[in-house]
Amino acid sequence: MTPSSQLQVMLAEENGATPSVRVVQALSEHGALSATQLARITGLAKSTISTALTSLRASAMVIESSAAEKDRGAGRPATTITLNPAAGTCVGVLLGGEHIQVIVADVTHAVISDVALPMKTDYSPQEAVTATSRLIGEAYREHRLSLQTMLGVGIAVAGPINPRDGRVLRASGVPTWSGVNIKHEFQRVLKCPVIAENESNCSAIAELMWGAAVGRQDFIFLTMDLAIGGAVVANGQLVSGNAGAAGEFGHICINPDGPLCRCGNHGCLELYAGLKEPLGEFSRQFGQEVTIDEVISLARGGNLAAQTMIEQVAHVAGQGLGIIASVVNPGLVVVGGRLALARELLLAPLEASFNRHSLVKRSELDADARTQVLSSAFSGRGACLGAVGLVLRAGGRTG
Amino acid sequence: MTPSSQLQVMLAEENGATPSVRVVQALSEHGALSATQLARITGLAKSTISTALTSLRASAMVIESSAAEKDRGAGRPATTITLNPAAGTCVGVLLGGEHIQVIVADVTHAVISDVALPMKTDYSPQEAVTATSRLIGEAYREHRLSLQTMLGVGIAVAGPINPRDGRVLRASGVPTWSGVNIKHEFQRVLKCPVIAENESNCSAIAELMWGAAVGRQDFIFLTMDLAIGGAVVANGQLVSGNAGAAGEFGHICINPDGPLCRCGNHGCLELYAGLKEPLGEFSRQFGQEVTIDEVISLARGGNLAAQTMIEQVAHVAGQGLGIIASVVNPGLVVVGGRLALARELLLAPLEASFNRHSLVKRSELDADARTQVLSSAFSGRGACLGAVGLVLRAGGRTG
DNA sequence: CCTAATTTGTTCTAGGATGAACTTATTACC
DNA sequence: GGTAATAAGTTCATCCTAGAACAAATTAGG
Repeated sequence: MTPSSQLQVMLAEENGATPSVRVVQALSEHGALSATQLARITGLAKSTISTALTSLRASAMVIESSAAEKDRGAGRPATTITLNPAAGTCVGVLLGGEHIQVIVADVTHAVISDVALPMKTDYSPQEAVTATSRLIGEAYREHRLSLQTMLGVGIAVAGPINPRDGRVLRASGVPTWSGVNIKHEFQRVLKCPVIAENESNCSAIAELMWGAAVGRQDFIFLTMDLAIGGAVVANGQLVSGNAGAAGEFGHICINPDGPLCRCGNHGCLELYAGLKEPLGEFSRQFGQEVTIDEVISLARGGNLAAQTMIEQVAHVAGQGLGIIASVVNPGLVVVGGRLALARELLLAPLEASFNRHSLVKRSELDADARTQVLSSAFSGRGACLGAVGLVLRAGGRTG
Repeated sequence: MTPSSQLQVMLAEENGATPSVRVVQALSEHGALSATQLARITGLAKSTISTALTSLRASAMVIESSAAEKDRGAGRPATTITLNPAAGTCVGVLLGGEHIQVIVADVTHAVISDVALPMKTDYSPQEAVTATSRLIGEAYREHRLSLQTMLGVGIAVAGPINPRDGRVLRASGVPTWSGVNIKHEFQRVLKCPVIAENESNCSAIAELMWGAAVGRQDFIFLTMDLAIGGAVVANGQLVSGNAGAAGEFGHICINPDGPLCRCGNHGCLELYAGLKEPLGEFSRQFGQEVTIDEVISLARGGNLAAQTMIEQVAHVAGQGLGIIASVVNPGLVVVGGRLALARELLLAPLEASFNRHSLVKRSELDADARTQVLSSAFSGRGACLGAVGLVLRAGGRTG
């Protein structure tokens, strides 16, 4: 059996919890591991790992890594195993508001190609399928890869997806997309396994697999950008909610008498913690259009107005985190979105405000019961990498 | 093997997912079932159920029920199986603010004894152990039960419990309890398996096993009483959070400039949706101390002030639900606490307000994507019944 | 009244996972 | 340098579960 066909079989399986799949997942998440480490991580018996590895070795899915580690301590040295980069390629697609991004990666999630195509606003699902298909074809041709190696395509979608039927929520922002089953639409043209998931959930998966949340069971992802969004992971699983609308942190109401939000309610968190308004205001005062990255640079350079702007959104976001923590009490908050690139400039005031608005104060908690706040490990392409992760994790919700 | 020893073995097992345990759980949750129904519910194969049942029958854990059902349709009639009420007894304990409640039930969760003992406020853990031990002893003696049949004791605790070490959160209301490991303290004296869990989580477990949330994977429990609390169930599992402080809905901040709450923050939901303040105010105007039950009766009888009071807390609680739904988007909200006894008087305005404060409006959703709101199925003793449920579910977090 | 259809429940076998025992490879120490 | 200690990885008997075939008990219909 060829490596790619083996993973394709694994992807196709209903029950994604076979030892081989779990070994592949663990390797994908941790890079290089020994058989013993694999046993500890997956919770399977050494013997089970052993048999799984012989089969995976036989089909060239994994290889023995040459990484000779520093062996401190006695005992037989471990042979490290890694995924075989030649085992196949995964595609991650981000259907953004005004562009489509396509990442091609090998099974070790090393990025082979990362391209983006600007789209006109409110592009239709049909246009998205065509554009994506073209981008994927071009990427494979440019890097002389065979489409035969493509194991699957993960798609990150801006709006909520109903976890039961896989369709975009009727009430999601863009009417042309409402009710569309992304998986079906893309699968028809791409002719390979497709997994669609909410954009923020993809970001969370990227953090969970390779980022700031590796090994964590309970954390939230918070997007801070022009808009505010997020995702919730509890007990090691994504919380999608009943209609796929969990993690919509931007639309937490923090002021019932506040201004009207695009969602139809009043005083949503996004209106105060999203950068759309403040950035517009800043641009007007500055005399020219300013991007988020530029604001961060200005703040770093000592510009008081820029610093104040970041501090203000951090303050409100911290209030939001306090509210979220009262509901799910996460052990970790990973902050993503373009504003996360401000690092400490954002995190310091954010954490301070979060602590002020927390039910249980940091000082009253044991170290391991405190909620950590970290920046995303990825700069801007977390969601699309997460879409790649969907393929590797596969067997999640494939409805 | 005697039935009780068998369940005790099952309780002691690390992995609580053996077919026998799952059959017992399913029977506990559904009452009487046929082997085929058990296979469907547990997801196990018919053959597995068959072998599990022969073993459970041999040890008298289950019996064949005489309930001859209406057989519509062809085919061999099913023999219904139920748990054997003589298989053992379970104890549920509620450590309340001013009383301790003890329920003794058989494995079918039929209540044999339900007693309560008033305690002075701020009673110590030691006093609690002594009182509980006495109450249990008395209950067993009174009903001529042998303590040998006692399979385990579940304990519902008012404050958050750290899921990692099982200790009461340092920052929980009462200082005498902070840091205490309830499981250990009680186990030392009671000499049988003890499982401790947060009170609201117990209520949620009761709803999940036998109440309004049977078969649900994603729901929240909302306590409406003098105080506001709750619990979160996502992907079929309780969400305890990092420090056990998930589901603290009462301390969601809905007004940063609001009055000081006992938790140290400002403008918590509890200050507006809890009945403590409004009830005191009502009592003053009414000229005498009024209980929650009396307010409900008055409202039913047409008393406008009582009705207004319920509508007002319902309005704010609906706002809180909107916030919670933005975070976890539950498929169901079960409302408990003494105010839940007002049923439609509370639910109608609560649902209306919830819908008004929801990101996604009911009308925009397919029927199955809407969030239902229901009253608790238990009148006031849900938490203590849930503690009984802890014993039956056992194998959850026994840390 | 007999046969086909239907559904329940049991038996048997094959495939997987586990834990114990064993082999292999290295360090530590006398 | 040799032996003990330590840790990694493999092999094998055992146990568990799923799926298929089979046996059992009932209804529908000619």
